[in-house]
This record gives sequence, C-alpha cells and structure tokens, in this order.
Amino acid sequence: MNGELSERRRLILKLVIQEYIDGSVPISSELLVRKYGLAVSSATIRNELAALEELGYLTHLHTSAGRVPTDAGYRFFVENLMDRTALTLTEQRMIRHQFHQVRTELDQWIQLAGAVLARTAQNASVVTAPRAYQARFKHLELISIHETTVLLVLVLFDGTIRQQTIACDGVRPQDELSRLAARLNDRWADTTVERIRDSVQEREGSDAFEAHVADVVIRSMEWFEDQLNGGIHSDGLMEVLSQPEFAKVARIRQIVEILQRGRGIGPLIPRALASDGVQVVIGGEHGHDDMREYSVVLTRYGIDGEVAGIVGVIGPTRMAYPRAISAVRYIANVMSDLLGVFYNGESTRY
Amino acid sequence: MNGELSERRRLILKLVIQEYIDGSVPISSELLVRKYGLAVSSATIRNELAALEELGYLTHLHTSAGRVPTDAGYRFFVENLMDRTALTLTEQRMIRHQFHQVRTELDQWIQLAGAVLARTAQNASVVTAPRAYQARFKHLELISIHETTVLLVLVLFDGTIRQQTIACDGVRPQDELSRLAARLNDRWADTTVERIRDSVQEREGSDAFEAHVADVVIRSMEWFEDQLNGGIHSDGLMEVLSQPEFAKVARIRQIVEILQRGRGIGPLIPRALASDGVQVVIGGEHGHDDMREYSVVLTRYGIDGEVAGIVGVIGPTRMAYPRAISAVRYIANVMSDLLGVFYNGESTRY
DNA sequence: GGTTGGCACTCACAGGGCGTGAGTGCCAGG
DNA sequence: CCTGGCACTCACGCCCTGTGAGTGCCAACC
Repeated sequence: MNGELSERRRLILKLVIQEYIDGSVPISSELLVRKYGLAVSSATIRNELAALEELGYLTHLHTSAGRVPTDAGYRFFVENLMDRTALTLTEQRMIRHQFHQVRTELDQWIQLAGAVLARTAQNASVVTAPRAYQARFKHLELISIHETTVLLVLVLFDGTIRQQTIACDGVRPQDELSRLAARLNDRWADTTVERIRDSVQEREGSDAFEAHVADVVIRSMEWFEDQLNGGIHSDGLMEVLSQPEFAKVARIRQIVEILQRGRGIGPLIPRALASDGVQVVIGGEHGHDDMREYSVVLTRYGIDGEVAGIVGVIGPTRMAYPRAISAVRYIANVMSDLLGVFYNGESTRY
Repeated sequence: MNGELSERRRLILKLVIQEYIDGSVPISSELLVRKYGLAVSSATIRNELAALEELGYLTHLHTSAGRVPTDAGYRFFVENLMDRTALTLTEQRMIRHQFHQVRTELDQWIQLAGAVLARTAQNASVVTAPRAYQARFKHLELISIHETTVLLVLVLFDGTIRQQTIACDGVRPQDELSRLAARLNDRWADTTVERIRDSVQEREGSDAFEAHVADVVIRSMEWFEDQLNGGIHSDGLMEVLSQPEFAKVARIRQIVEILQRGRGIGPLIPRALASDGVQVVIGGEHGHDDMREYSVVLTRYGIDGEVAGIVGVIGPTRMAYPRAISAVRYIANVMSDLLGVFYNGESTRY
C-alpha cells in the first residue's frame, strides 16, 4: 500500500490533500501546476489524478469540479505522507505558561486543556478528567451542617472529590463526627471498594450511622467506577464553527449534538486508554453514520498504572491532521507532567 | 400606559403577540378575524393594528406583511396582557421527581436545573451555583499526597469545595497535618475572610507552613468572593436552536457566543440577586447591541441572607414569556427548597 | 509509453426577470 | 364607527440563461 504509488503520485496526492485542507476548495490540475511549478503539464496531472481516483484516494463531486480527498486518501496521508511537525517553540512556551498560571486546580487544567487545544487546532476539543483505573479510597471528612444533617466529603486516590449530604437519625456533634471520620480513615486508607465492602460485612453489628456512612462511601465509589468514561468535557464550538463546512445549519446542529452528549467519541475512549500513541479515526472509519463526516484525533494522558484521561480534537474530515496531532500530543504531555507533580511530586520535564 | 388602550385593542394586541410567539409568522388582520371569530371585519382590525403600530407596540417589515410585536409590545404583553399560568401539575411532578432522583450532589442539581429549564422553556438556560453573599470558612482538611505534597481541601459555608495542592518544605506526616487542620478548624470556625486575615496578622511568628496554609485559604476565599458571578453554566443550545430564528448561520454564531462566555447575562445578575421577583429583559432593553434580539428571563433562588444563585432562560425576543416565566419561577422554588434541606435541614414544602 | 495541446462537454453558481399571492392602506358609503 | 372594495406593494419562489472553471478524451509528438 506504500510502494504501490510512484513518487510522483505520492507528491500529487500530498499536495492535493494539503491544499484542500487549508483551502476547503476542490483542487484542480491547473492549480497544482501553477502553484507548485511542476515540471509537467496540467493534462499529465489530470491523468495522475484520474489514477489516484481509480485507487480510491480522491473523488469528484461531479465532472468538472476539482478533486477532493476520500477517507482513504486522508488515511494514506496521515500514515505515509504528512509532515510530522511539532508545535513551534513559541507556541509550546505559551501553552506551558498558561498552565503554570493556573497551577492550582485540576478542574481548571481540564478546562484550560480544552480551550488551548481548540484554539490551537481550530476545532472542537474533548477532555476527560484523569481517573484512577480503580477507585481507591484516600480520605473522608464528616462535617456537621445542621443538627441532623452531615456533609460527607470523600476524597479518592485520583484526587476527585465527592460531596454528599447525609441525614442522620439523631444529633451528631462535630467532635463525634471527627472521631468517626478519623477511625474510618485509618481503617480504609488506600483501599479499594471491594476491601471496604468486605470490612463492612465483617463488623456486622456496628453503629447504624457508621454503617450508613460506609454505605454511602461504597455507593459513591461504585458510581465512580461506572462513570469512568462519563464526564466528557468539550470546548471549542466556536472554533469548529469557523470551519467552512458549517455554512449550513444542518451541519451545525449535527456537530452540536455530537459534542453535547459526548457521543461519537465515547466509543473511542477505551481504545485510546488502552493504547499509547495518538489515535486518528477518519470519517467512515467510525462505526455510526452520524460521524461519517467527522474525524477524531485523541490520545491518553496520565501516569502509567495510576490515573489516566483522554484529550482529543474533533472536527470535519477535512482537518489539519498534522497540527491536530501535534497539539493533542503536546497537551497530553503537559497534562501528564502536571499530574506527575500532583501525584508523585515529580518535577516537570517537558 | 394601561388605561390608554381600549379593551378591544388590548385583546387584539394580546392575540397578535400570542400568535406570533407560537407561529413565528407575521400576523395578518384576516387571520385574527378567522381564527378567533371576531365580531368585526378585517378592515376594522386593520385600523386597530395601525393604531397599535402608531403607539409603538407593533411593526411592519414592509407594507404588506403581517404585524410583528416590537420590544415595547412584548413589554406591555408581559406586564399587562399575558395569562399567568403555572406549569401543569404533571409537569411539576415530573420535575420534582427528577430532582429527587439525584438528591445527592449540588453540581448535579445545577446541571439538572439547566437541562430541565431548557427543555421546559424550549430555549437556552443559565444557572449559577448557589453562593454565600460572603465567603465563610467552614472546614479544611490537609491530606498527605506525597512526602512533600499536600492536598488542601477547603469547604466553605455555602457548601462549595476547593481543592489545591501545596508543596511544603519538609516531609509532613499525616498525623501532624491532621493536628494542624484540627487547630485551624477550631480557630476559624464560621469566620469571614477578614477575621482570618486579622487572626493571621496577630500571630506573626507562627510556623511557616501554617502561615502558608493560611495564605492559600485566604486567597481561595478572596478569589471566591470575586467570582460571585463567574461560573455561569449554560445548557439547552440544542433547544434554542430549534427556534426558527436560528435558520441563518449568523444568528447561530451570535447565540453561541452569547452563551459561551456567559456574557450578555452577566450584567443582569446583580439586579436579579438584589430583587425578589422574576426579571424579564427584552431585546433593546439590554444595554449592548449584541443582545438586541434576545430576551432573558431570570430570577434568584436560595435562602435569604445566606446563599443565592440565579436561574434563567435566554432566547429570541419572540419567546413564550408566560411559559418561560413559570418554568423559571418553579425551578427557582425547587432549588430553594433543596438548598433549604441542604443547609437547614428543613423539609420540603413545594 | 509517457507527455502534451486542443477541444468538446458538464455542471455549479450567480444574476435577472417575472408571476403570484398575501396583506396592507385608504376611501366612500352605510 | 364599521365595512366592502380596490389599488398598491413587496417578498418569495421560479425559471432561465450566461459564465467560467475544470474535466475527459484524443490525436500527435518525442
């Protein structure tokens, strides 16, 4: 599939795709000759284009419109033809700078990653929060809100926090709550849901309120594990709408719907989490029909064996793949390093 | 401004506006006569329409197109003409049911409120988290993440939680951190930022790490007070796009931009927080130009003197005001009651 | 055999002209 | 004050046509 194409055809295909990506206008034989000073005539190029079309890399809306890449064309481009350029150093520095500005909150990192990615790739972005592969208990706190109302704050190993109000039977003063919290923290430190579930069953006859708290904690943690690929944040609607494919309202509604529910990207997450490199899924390569005109570039970030999330870009198949891929890769690295600091106190290395 | 209109004119204006709201098509004199079996001829209606136009309540795109309400027309309608119907009992029950399903998390309430509001009013919705008028310290927790990294979890009186990592000079074992946290909790229970700031200045020579923690807490709380009207969540883009005004791409981009930044609604928040009823701002009544074709219906929710947030609806000036207003009012009540339970342990009454 | 100029052919797109119909404005008469 | 009648006005949709870009193919050339 690589040697099949002569050097000239590869060049022509590459030029067509590059031109189309940044102009969004079907590419004619003449334009290629003129713009790139090719040593042959437009008629020759036409023959080559026809051949590339025969091979399935290009199409034609109708006779007498320029050539347009097919999904297979983009695929070939991504795999064999494109220039693998990284972001410029200036861009890298600016991005790092922005992350350092908000070094505090995890939520803000996620939001920032989405915004930066969208702006850099001029498309919509998707980001999920970093999650532990398995929920591990870190800490809990019981805070008296009102006589019979208690706020339970649960901190998991991956830094996610859940808050929940609990109604209790009788009045619970704060110091009693603190003592209970301390006891539970001690007992459950760094354990998984299963272990907590076991430990609860062992001590059947304990305090009813304590049992209730345990129950809430277990349910929270279970809910968490189920939610692994919930919580897909997306951003950059405005950026993606600036792409010329969204000149008709129908397309806009389509992308809004795709982004809103995180559908269309959800199915790709397991694969992205499992693999190491940047994943690219082009148009019809998605299963469903509603994604046939969109491509997704995404990758995993995080710390091996501990926590992981995904970051990615979504846009029309006519996407600036080289740039999207570099941006996604870079942001993933930045996020991974930030998490390294967060979890392990490692210093930055990017 | 009320007695100025004859009963018949009031009726005609009301009918025109109602018809236009649900049809989005300019209203003709004939239609009114036919559809509502008025006892007069269309010519008479035409005269009345001309008079209403003269008064500034209606317009004309050009001769020979039906009448369309002006901003002043909508204003008069909202104030004097519209039927103040509440949501049906079935709708109320369904909404309440949904809130009970997710009775746990505040974040989810907000999200749900946005979704429900958007669906009910068929427009975009905006919701802010409930915030205390003044940040009051409730609780903090220090959790050892790594030898020299500490996770600070700060709980404020209004239930908002902030997490932040702190790097410390030396190794801090968990029990030392717990003791420090207990000490600070005791000292700062239920105080405002100012008091904390004062208390820090008093004990100049204390431990450097303790001072650092105090500093982070103070900055978090200050940031919070500044952010009072930050964090505007919006939802229902899909719903609002189903309105016929968004048949052209330019309009879509406009609303997307308005929603994205929470701009256009930001300026209205102070007023909504200060007043008790439902606020309606119609088209040109907004200051800026970009909101000239949009209306906002919003209100405060929360607990008097303690916490408050806002919920609202935003859409084209041709908005189903009665329904939007009922929906906003109802959701605000539900949210207020939920908060009542959360903060005061009050039982529901809606 | 690859390359080229030439030429016919195709098709999207923009602009102009026109008919149609909805709806008003006005007037004169009841 | 109400009404029927009538002229007038536009937006809208339609068709039509000219235009230009671009291909496809062929015969000739190296």
